[in-house]
Amino acid sequence: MILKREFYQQPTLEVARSLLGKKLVRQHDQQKLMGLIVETEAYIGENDTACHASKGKTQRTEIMFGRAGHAYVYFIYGMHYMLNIVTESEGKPAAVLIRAIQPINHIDILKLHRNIDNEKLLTNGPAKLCQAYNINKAFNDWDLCLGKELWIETMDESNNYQIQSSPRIGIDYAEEKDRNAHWRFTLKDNPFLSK
DNA sequence: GTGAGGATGCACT
DNA sequence: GTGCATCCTCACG
Repeated sequence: MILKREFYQQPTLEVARSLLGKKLVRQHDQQKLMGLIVETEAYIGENDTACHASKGKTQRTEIMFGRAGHAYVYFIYGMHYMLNIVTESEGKPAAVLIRAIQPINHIDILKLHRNIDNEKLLTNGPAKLCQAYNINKAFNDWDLCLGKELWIETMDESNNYQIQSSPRIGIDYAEEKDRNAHWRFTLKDNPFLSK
């Protein structure tokens, strides 16, 4: 089942947790590239100094102020894209960063996109999975609720996953309270988590 | 296996 | 001009 708008309108921490074990689907050419979401991070509101929107509404961050269920894709370090999903109500800037995925199918295509052969390293990082699934600036503001090109589904079988939380990665510039918040969520012991 | 450093371009001040 | 929600390579030994 394709996740609907109501799913993304929930509190961001709830969305970040619930996205674990869901399936990211990228319709690419004639193929459906699918991966299990195994790691996420929450970025919540103007008071979260790790959140881009804490600096206010700009051309770049206005997506986060918009409708839940849209993608917020930004370019960083001169070469990398990051995939986020906007959450909560319009006007409240918040999003969930997809940090890692476990490939489900078409490993050969992912390897081509990444130009490496080690399956463990294909999608175990936010920029890596964007490269593997060919997610770029074209998907900024894309509506994931349409079920076209890029969306998220529930898995057919029900699974019991154990979820862990920890501080977010790569936000040394943020205030201590935000650096310490356990807003990173992972599937325990999954081999495809980021470093 | 671990850590340092460079790549690289765009949004923002 | 500054700095970044990262990744890869190359040194170690």
